[in-house]
Amino acid sequence: MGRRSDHSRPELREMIVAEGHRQMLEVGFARFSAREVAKRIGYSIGTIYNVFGTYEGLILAINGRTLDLWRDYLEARLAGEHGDRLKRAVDAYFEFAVVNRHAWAALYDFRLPDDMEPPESYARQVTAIFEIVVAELVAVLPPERSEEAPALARSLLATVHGHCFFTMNGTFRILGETDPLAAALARVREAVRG
Amino acid sequence: MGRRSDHSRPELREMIVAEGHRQMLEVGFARFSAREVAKRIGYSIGTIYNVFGTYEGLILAINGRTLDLWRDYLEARLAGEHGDRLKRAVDAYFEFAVVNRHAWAALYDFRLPDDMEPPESYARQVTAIFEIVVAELVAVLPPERSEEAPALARSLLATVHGHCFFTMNGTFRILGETDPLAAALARVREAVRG
DNA sequence: TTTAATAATAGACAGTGTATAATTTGACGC
DNA sequence: GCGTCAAATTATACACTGTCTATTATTAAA
Repeated sequence: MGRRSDHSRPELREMIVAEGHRQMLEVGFARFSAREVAKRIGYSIGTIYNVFGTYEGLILAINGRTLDLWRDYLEARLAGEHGDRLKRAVDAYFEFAVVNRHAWAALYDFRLPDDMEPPESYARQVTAIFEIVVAELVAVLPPERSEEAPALARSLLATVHGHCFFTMNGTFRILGETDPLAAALARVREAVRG
Repeated sequence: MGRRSDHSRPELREMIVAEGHRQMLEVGFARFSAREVAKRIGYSIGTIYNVFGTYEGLILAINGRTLDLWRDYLEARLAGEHGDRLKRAVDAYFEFAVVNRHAWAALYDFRLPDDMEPPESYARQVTAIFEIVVAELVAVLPPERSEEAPALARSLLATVHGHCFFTMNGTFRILGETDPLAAALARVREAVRG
């Protein structure tokens, strides 16, 4: 039908990502379908292909949206907390994964082909979450250990992620872990203690 | 063509899992195809469906094979090591993931539908790896902390997994981590120190 | 009003997992 | 050896998928 006057390109892109993210939340990565996204916003599959080029491009955009929401969620949950901010951060990490189960899982279910690397925008979105953790660690570490913060943030993100992942994918249920949040927090505290 | 005299049911199952695992190693979960497995062993797709019931059943069998090989690898790498066995264990965890990149990733790329749970055989295969870690921790913890070993093993498996996962999926490259193995080992040592 | 460029689509292609009906095969009793 | 019966295997159809190209519809510019 050609150009629709009320949908300039950036707005169309936004429509697709919004609907795609909604569908990722509902059905998850394995059952996600670009065609279904197109159908729901009243466009044909070809349009999505025109805008994002490939399936990978679409998924990266949707996962990027999830990362943005995650960062926002972490910031919101930390705002105004003056007590145990590290605990609050770990809690928020888990909470987001639980509430956004499928979209969160899609961040890790999707892997780029071996020869591709993620666009710079995606790297920035990951880094934004990382920076939040760095800031929290700087606030809690003694000044003479400030330069440890970035390396520690990377390691503790991985640590908390591992606990969250095993919670979400059922590994901890198999192994009989009943309080993964406490376990993750214990590892965080040890590392900060040094 | 009917029954083939040289392929009783268990042997056919083994053929399919072996070829499926080979293909998982080569192309990974996203490009894995049950039809291609059937073609390569000279059977039709229907046969695979008859033996495994569903796609999920086939993938679970293949991932179970990967878990068995992982356990064997860990045991082999620990055998005869009388020095720093914890370091050796963490090394072996990473090594297996690197060498069996795609098959290892498939363990986590694949998620059962929300309403299904893994068969007991799969749970046992996961537990077998867990038990290796428990034994190593018991050996290194003071006797009065022995009963901590299972909980600590769960948490440290998650910790090492998180570091390994971020290494394999590119997150650590984005964040500039250059020695994830050392970071993982540092977390392990802190936790053992208590 | 014609022209050029852009936006969007329709349709084809080669795949996929799933499912069922039909066929081939092997083993057993006679 | 022959016919029977059940098990093993396949052929085929279905409704999907992501990808891609040629075509059409629409808008803006000349």
